[in-house]
Parts: sequence; C-alpha cells; structure tokens
Amino acid sequence: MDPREILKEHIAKSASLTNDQFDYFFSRFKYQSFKKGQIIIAEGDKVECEYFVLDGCLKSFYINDDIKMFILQFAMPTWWASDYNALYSGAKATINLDCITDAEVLCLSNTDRENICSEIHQVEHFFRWRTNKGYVASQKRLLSMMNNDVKHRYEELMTQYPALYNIVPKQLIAAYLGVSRETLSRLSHS
Amino acid sequence: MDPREILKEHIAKSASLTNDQFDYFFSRFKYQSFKKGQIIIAEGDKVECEYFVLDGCLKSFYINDDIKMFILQFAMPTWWASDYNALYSGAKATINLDCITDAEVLCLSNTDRENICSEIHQVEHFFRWRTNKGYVASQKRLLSMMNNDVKHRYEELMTQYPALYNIVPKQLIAAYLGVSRETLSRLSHS
DNA sequence: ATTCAAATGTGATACAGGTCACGCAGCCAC
DNA sequence: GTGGCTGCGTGACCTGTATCACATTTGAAT
Repeated sequence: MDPREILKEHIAKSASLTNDQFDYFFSRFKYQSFKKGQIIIAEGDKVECEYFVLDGCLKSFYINDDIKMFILQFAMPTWWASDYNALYSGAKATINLDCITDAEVLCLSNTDRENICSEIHQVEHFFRWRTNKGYVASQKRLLSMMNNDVKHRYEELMTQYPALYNIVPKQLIAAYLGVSRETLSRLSHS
Repeated sequence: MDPREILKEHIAKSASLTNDQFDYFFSRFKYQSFKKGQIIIAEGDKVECEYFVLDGCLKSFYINDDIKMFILQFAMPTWWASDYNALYSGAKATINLDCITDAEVLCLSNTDRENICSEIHQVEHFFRWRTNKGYVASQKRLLSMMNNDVKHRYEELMTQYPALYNIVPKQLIAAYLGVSRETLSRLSHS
C-alpha cells in the first residue's frame, strides 16, 4: 500500500477530512527511508520533526549516566515517534530515536503540524485524539511497571505485540521492561 | 479568587478565547465541593466527567488484587483529574479518585467537552495542549521509575512539589513512588 | 483531658533482580 | 576459512526493597 493510503486510513479512524483537506495535510509530510541501525534523533540534537512509521520498526530510548538503555517505545507501522518533550518545548533532545530494522517513515515538522492544526479544525481534533491515546497507554504502562513483576510484564508485551518477538533482540525487550538481559533470559528458560 | 477567574487564567496560558467563547465554555462546568476523604470516582463506576481542581488536593489511584495502592496523580489546584481511560472509552472505572483534603472542583462532562471542542476550535486546541503536557510528564515519570532509585525519586518529587510534604501523608507519597511505606520511612531517617 | 484510630518508625528476615564473569553460537567481512 | 562482533544462556554472589511484627507518635472526636 502506498504512503498516502496508509496515512489516509490511519487518520480516518478518528477524524473526517475532505479530500482537499487530506491532500493539503499529506503535502506537508516528507517521505524518508532509513537503513537498519540508522539514527534519526540523537541526544543533544535540535528536534524539528515527528515521524509516522509506514514500514519497519523504530525504537525511542534514553541512555543514563551508567550507559544503560531504557526503551520508551517500539514504533511499528502507523505509530508515531519523536522526542516529544524536545519537539514541543524547543529543548535539545534527551531521547534517541533509531531504526531496529530498515524503515520507511513520513516526517512532519513541528511548525507544519501547528500550522495545519490551526488551519484545519479536524486535524487538530485528530492530534488531540492521538495524544489522548498515547497518554492513556503511558499511564497503563506506568501502572504495570509499579504493579506487576517482570514475568507478567513480559507476557503482557508479547501478547499485545507478538510481532516484536521475531523482530526485536531480547536485549531490547529487556530494556523496554526495565530489567537486565540476564533476568529476562532466565525467565524464558525456567 | 473565584472559579471563573481561576479557569480563565488557566486557559489563557495556551489558548485565546473571546469573552463570549469563554462564557459559553465556562457555562458547561459544574461547581462541586467535597470533604476530605470523599470519593469522587470509585472502581466500577461509569465515568461521566473530568475534574478541574480549584482548591485542595485529590489523588487518583489504582488498587491491585493484593489491596495495594498505587497513586497515579496528586491533583493540586489548576490540575485536571479523572479516569481518562474510562472517560474516553466508556468502560467502567479501574481508577479511583478521592479527596486528600477538602476540595473544590469544576466538573466537565465528556459529552460537553466533545461538543465544545467541535464547536470552538480554540477549545480543542487547549485540550490538545493540555494532553500533550500530560503525555510528556507521564513519559518522564516512567523513565524516572525505570532509571532512578527511590531516594532520587523522592527528592525529585519533593523538589518539584514541596507543598505535598505538608499536605500528604508519607504512606501516600510511598504509594506514588512505588515503594513500601517502611522503605520510604527508612530513607528519610538515614 | 481521654480515647481510639491512623500514621509513622524500626528491627529481623526473605527474595527478586542486579552485577560480574564466562562460554557458546550465529553471522558478516575480508 | 578465520577473525571479530553481537546476541544469548547460565552460574555465583550481592544488594535493595518487600514483608512481617511490634512500638511509638500524632491527631481528631468526644
């Protein structure tokens, strides 16, 4: 399916745009493709864009002072990713974004998003709903982190996103669950 | 300061409404006051509203099967609170909301919010930005949970919201940080 | 002022998960 | 092929935090 159709179908789930409105909206996106391992946003960068995944898998993550990685999000097709704190506030990136597999994305700048949001009410509606969903998901994950043990969280993740099992190295799954790779390994084999 | 002015000032930070628009917006809110300990949303309830805090302090929390409490949010004046998952999806509440102190709130129904959002573009803009901020804050807290130890998280919380120290029992602070009250107690005294 | 319940402090013990160390298997480059 | 890199499994040991138990303080209600 071509990028235009993927985005159109995605938007249609929560907002109704006329064809002209959608064309205008779509024209603000820039198609980009990346190779496995390529870095899209690095800590310290100025962040100008957010990314809509068409194909492949990205990860957004934080690296702490002990060089330990914590994964915020695996971004699969039709997911959005960026360092939203940096994007909205204009601060330098603290979050990294890179490619777990080869990937194709549509890229939308913060400026363009804000402009379209104020020009087209339904586009603003769409972004409100998208962020709502993200907010609710983030709270759920926070609760799960506090409430459930590693095994439970692992099974939860695998049930919800079975595709990850084949695509994503176990190390990264561990970094998402917030445990060491050793502990995760011991879980699966006992 | 009266409720109308508190809300007006709050909105003005991220959206510009005409006086007429604001009057219409404000007219959708219902003033309510609660006593310390009163329950606003209980698990299993149908959730119709979200709440804008004028005065006092609320907490939203989850109780797991072992009857352990996890606090999602302390809601201070000008903060919003509800079980947003239930509110948006129509599902029964899984989150509870109650009053740590006597409290005054403005209550807005989901239906009214959606109607005003579609009637007044700037109101939709406001709610998009509010949720953005919540989303970013929630991600920050998730990272802090994964990355920092209890002591660090405690100091972070006290630095950011020193008012909590006097208002909120330590037990509840522990439930927010995701540790036992005993561990938190030992921290402060060593 | 007295009483009772809730909140807090503190000791002893148990255990999940972290850390360090090592070995092995797969895979790409040359 | 062979060297080197990355990912994965596993053993031994250590540490932070939970849990249970009980003492003490605080604060609200009468």
